[in-house]
Amino acid sequence: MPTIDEIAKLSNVSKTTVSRVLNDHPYVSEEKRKRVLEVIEKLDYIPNTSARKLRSNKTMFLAVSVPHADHPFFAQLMKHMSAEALKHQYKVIVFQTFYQKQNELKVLELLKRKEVDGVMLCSLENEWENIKKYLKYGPVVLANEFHAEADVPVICYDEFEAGYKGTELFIQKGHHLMAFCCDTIHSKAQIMRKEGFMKALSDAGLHFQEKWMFSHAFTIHDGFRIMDQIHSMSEKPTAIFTGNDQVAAGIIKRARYYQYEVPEQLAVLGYDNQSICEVTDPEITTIDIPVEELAQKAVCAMVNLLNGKSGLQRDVATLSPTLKIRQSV
Amino acid sequence: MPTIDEIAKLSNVSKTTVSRVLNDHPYVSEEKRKRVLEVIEKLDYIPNTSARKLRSNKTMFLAVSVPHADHPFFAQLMKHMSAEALKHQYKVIVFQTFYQKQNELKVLELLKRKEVDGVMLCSLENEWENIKKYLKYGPVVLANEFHAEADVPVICYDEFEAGYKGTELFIQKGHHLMAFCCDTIHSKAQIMRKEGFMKALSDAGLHFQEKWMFSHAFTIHDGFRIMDQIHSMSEKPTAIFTGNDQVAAGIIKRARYYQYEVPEQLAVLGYDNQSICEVTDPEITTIDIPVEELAQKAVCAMVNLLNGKSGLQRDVATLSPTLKIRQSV
DNA sequence: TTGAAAGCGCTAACAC
DNA sequence: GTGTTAGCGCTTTCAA
Repeated sequence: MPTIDEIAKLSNVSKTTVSRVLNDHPYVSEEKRKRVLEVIEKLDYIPNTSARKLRSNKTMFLAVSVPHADHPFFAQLMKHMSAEALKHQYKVIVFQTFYQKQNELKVLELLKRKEVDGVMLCSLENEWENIKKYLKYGPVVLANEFHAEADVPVICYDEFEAGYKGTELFIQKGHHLMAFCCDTIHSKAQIMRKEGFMKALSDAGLHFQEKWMFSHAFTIHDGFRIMDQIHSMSEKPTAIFTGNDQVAAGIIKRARYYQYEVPEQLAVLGYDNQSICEVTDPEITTIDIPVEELAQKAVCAMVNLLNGKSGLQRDVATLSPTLKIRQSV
Repeated sequence: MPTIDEIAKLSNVSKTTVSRVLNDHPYVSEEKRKRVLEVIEKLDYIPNTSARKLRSNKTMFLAVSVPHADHPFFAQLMKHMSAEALKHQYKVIVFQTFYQKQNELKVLELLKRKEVDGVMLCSLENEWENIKKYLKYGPVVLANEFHAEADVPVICYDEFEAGYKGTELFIQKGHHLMAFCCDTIHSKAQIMRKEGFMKALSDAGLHFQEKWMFSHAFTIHDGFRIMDQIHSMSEKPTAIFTGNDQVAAGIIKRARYYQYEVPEQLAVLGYDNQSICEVTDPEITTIDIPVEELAQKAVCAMVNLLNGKSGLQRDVATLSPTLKIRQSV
């Protein structure tokens, strides 16, 4: 591979001049510029990125951490973040936490090592206290997940509203025995969603039974498991807020297997509005959330931080979820 | 951020010694090693990765190109590749082609710029001729996709066998009017799959009708579209090889809507064995492919190439698909 | 408008 | 065992 020195030598100029041409700086005579460009073309020269990075102290890389890259919601988030980042010349590194605290800290280590310019956390495994320590090494943005004290940009959904709206729909349809699923119990986003759920219940004079709280609900198989549990209960809920379309699909499938009428005997509300909602029978009524917008806002917040257009400080952007009515509620 | 110089100064040694400690080289007295480690600990020092990269001419990054990061199959592939790469100290950069030739070339440019050490192509948009030009800049591995002339490691499924086995199953069940879906027509993997399909037909003395060939089949919505087309035909197939579980799910859903009995009037075979197969009604009979094994083999092939344990040459590893019988065939 | 030279932070010959 | 020194390839003062 040719270096800038060779280009300089062959075009009879200094490497400063070559660098100027490369970076579109002014003050290069047309003649030299042309000569340099010709040599570059001829030698098929491309500047070495590692050298540029060392020199500029910028990597143009962003790390994105998600629990699993193949969970439909996170896969979608990755897709849009990666595409948006590229528009701003940033490349995205996937990091999976697999729900392990320690893996999340490894992502943050990348910041310290200057392997990436910023980190976007799409889930949260550690106490904020432990994450905070890394803020001095570079910007962090919270996307999808929420935290009450995080002194960084937070781009999230109005989980309270989602919880409230969904539950309201159940109530409208005459339900008053409601179950609730969450993925990880310590997620602040989940907690707010549950608060919305609880508020809707209490506003309607209903109250919640703790035995109908199901955790670790991520996948279709979790949906199967939860429905098995419900089926074995002596007192059963008639509506379930799943927090995730995969779980909803699993519950519906298994409920039909057990001969439940859905939504009459068991109403099931999804979350995310993934395309799977359209293939189950009945189709899944769900909560549509603006994933693409979330991804774009999060990346833009990060880019602004990196360009010094904004300082690292708390800044919560809340996106609105909307109900998508189909058949399962 | 402290640099190696500061560590050297504060521990009263040369930076060479610090570097030796950092890289676990021998020939450092226990006493100095201890002193250096203490200073490192105290200053919370971490070596700057950009500098190391420039010096070593290695980035420890791998680029993975997929059409879309949120297609379930590719998301799964990403997940496993990323996890496997990490075991070997490599980080993965996601690159989406969105089925554009030019985006695929951008991934290969990364190799030229020394932004990544290797590129793993999981789909193929360009003629091999155009990709070949980049091989001189670094190793390329083909995973999931196949190419007859590619002079690089190719890790793929036996698509011919998958096509043959699936079609054989249809025939066993008494079908002789068969349709076939593919995603992109120019994919060699798809072509081999179709060859297996055709061979099974001809071995049974059947023959294929071109009007039952459907292309651009990726998603649930494509499944809807294809089923609409089938429904509007005067002569209809009784079995369809979809090449993808999402498409199968869409077809089944829409077929039920049109009151077809599945599999009696229309047998539907999926591909990939994703969890969506278990929530449709009927459940999807599909072809199970070893995604995780594919991902691991591909990454290992790449790592061997990078470690000089093997040279860049044609080396085809073919993994076997197996039928997963459920209800839709 | 141009170029010489310094230096980003690190590793590895080489000499002692 | 240890340190001096020369770069890796680039950008950016600074002086001309």
